[in-house]
Amino acid sequence: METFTLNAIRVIQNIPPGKVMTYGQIAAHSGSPRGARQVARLLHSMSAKYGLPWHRVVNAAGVISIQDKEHHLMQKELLQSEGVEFSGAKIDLRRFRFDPGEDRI
DNA sequence: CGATTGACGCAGA
DNA sequence: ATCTGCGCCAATC
Repeated sequence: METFTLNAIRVIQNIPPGKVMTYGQIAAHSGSPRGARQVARLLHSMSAKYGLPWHRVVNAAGVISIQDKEHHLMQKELLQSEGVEFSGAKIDLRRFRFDPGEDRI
């Protein structure tokens, strides 16, 4: 069995530009439907190390969950540069959420 | 090996 | 619609 972390890393790397995934989605696709917090811990610990597109990960409300103001702003800028639109502080997940395999709906 | 961490999710008020 | 509190669970310390 591959670790949840490595699995989550793969899922995150599969998020295409201009789309976002929630922590819960990533956890579900990594084998732990309730493991959203593990995704959070993972990104907090090694987002930069693994070269992950960490900016494409937001919470279930479509809001950037980072507390660090600098990183929070950075994520918003990166997403906007990829074409993601913000409705105030929120992203319209109905339009920008990415679901592997659900793309033909 | 036990406790802590953690950028969450959701039900209830 | 907003706010509060509790539960989750693997990796790290």
